[in-house]
Amino acid sequence: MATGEKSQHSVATAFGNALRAVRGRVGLTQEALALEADFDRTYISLLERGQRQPTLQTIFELAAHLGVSPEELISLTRSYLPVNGSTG
Amino acid sequence: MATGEKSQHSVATAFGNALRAVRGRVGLTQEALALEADFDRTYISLLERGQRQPTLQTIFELAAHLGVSPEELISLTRSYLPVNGSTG
DNA sequence: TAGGTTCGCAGACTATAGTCCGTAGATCAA
DNA sequence: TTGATCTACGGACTATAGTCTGCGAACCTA
Repeated sequence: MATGEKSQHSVATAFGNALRAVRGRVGLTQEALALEADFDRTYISLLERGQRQPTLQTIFELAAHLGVSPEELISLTRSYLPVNGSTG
Repeated sequence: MATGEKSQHSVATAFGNALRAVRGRVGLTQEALALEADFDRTYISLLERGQRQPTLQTIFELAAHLGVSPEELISLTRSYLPVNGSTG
């Protein structure tokens, strides 16, 4: 997308919150999730802190290994968005 | 994720199908969608042909400008997946 | 103290998302 | 034909997703 548009990365932040919440619920450590879903340990950390934007494939992988549907992950992400229903 | 795991990029392909379907339903050209959602014209083409993997932010942007929820876009994407309910 | 576990974080890297510019094929209307 | 519209597609680029290594803080237990 064009340069300098988004406030920051509120979508990434919201996703991070959602990911952390689900991971906690399931009872996995960042490292355990990373191992299972075949990601780097630090990448899960980056995601949860909203410092990385997952791709579609990544979303599907994470959701699968957390035992939730991608839609659920997205829906939870939206619930964490400052302005609900939009991009943020 | 680790190297050489996924069959190809069936998730991207499925998303491309979903995107094209919704865009057609809404009656937008690739270029019109690109302009509205602030993406490059050719990028929409790449997405629809499954040659690019959208990020979370991109998914939210596209959904918003197509008048559907991100969950709907994901759900439709899953319906296009070869093996439904998994990563593919 | 000491050792295990979980996580934050930084720097440097490779892979890929997303842009920009141009060309060409297909379709439709005049 | 010509011209307009829509899309596929190429190369080359910049921005960022995702990896790897390693250190340190916080917390627990002994």
